[in-house]
Amino acid sequence: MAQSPKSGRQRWRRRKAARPAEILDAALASFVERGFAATRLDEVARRAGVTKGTVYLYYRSKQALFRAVVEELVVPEVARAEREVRAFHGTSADLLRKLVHDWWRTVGLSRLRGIPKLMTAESGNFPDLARYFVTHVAQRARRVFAGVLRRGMRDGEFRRCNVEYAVRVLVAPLVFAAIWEGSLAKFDKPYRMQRYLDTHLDMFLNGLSVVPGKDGRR
Amino acid sequence: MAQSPKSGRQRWRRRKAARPAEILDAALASFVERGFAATRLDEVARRAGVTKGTVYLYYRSKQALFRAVVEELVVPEVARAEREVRAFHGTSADLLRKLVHDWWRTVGLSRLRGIPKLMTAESGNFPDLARYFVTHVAQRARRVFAGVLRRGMRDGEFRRCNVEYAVRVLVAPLVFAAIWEGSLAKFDKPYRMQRYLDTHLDMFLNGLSVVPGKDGRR
DNA sequence: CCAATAACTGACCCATCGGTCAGTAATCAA
DNA sequence: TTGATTACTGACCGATGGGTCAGTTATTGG
Repeated sequence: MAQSPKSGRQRWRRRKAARPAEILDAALASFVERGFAATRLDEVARRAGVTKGTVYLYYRSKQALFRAVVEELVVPEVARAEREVRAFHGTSADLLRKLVHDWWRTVGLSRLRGIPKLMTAESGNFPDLARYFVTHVAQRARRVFAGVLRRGMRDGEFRRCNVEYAVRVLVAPLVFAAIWEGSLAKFDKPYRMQRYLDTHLDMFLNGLSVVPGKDGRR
Repeated sequence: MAQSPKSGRQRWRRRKAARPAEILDAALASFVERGFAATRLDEVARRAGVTKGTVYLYYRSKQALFRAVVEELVVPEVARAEREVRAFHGTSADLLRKLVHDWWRTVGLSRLRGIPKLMTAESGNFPDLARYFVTHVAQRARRVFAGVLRRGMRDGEFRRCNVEYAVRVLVAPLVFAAIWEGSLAKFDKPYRMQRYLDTHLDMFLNGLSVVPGKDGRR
């Protein structure tokens, strides 16, 4: 990122190709940490190892930077999840377990953790971006989980229920965990995420199982 | 709130007693809508039917106003929930159902709906207030639900499990629903909250149910 | 080595907004 | 009615930070 201004060394380099990604990373980190309004573009620039002027060479405005973060960093991750599901062979319960844990690994433990918090927090100020996020990320991600639920019902592995609502109940604790971890968790009693996810999966699969008390494995 | 400046009428009234509550209501609405940083004190004042100067007669700073919102409007609601639980007689499952639906009525459908979103969004900028919220609201609210779970286990109504984690899984979809409704829901496919809550309760209580023969802990 | 090019800098502009306070007018006691 | 009190107003200030651009310096092609 930033280069140390050693004596006699050049003060900066031309790195046209690398700048956009570095600026996006810096912006994501700042937005997640402080929120959009409270983020200073000077800070984004500093994090990216450039000055504010350079940020404006690549993005027209602070808002354009926000949109680019979502389009370039978040949407691709959904596409990845869709591919993973298509490639999976096994029971639907196992697929659901894998999906939940993968989700936590690629969202909960990555720089993307703060995205749900950021999007819910700023939805009032940026309705266009919010709408884009709902259709291109939230609904698309729910569809991935819904597909697994339908698969399980078709195979007689899960009992029949309204997928529309079940998927919301399934996803809510995941998204909430991401929001919590990126915000208030540091002031709360620590807890183990794996166990939280397993408890949720346990309850949920139990609730979905054809015979209560038997969730298909174990 | 605001009085229309009809011709010849007086321009404003002295209403010392009513001002603080009206200002708090206005601040809550604005904070929830725009976030703390993006909220203009002129707007809060306008909503409360006063001018900015008056806000500063009752609250020392924007941040003090934020803290007052939490202390005066949110914390009392938790105390109310605690009383309700103590007064209840019936099965633990019924108590849980009542608690969940009551929670939605008094939080999800009220002006307090936006509080979880607000607190998670601003936790990075106001660590002191965040800590206060976690200990005086979040943990205390979880304790209410945890009490019901323990009650059910003691009576043999629920199977034994780790309350610490079960309560988190129980509460997450509720809090998330509040966040979602106050933010991105307006861009999403509409759905019926009652059915969402019932689906969650159904899954959760099913997961907690004592199953003949398979009653053990894990 | 020397232009020519353009990536990058950083000082600057100015609208915005938190916060202040001298003045004004509603209220009340006498 | 009138003077004293004080709740309230609104013009103002200073700091902040998004956005601009003339100038600087790394890079490249000849």
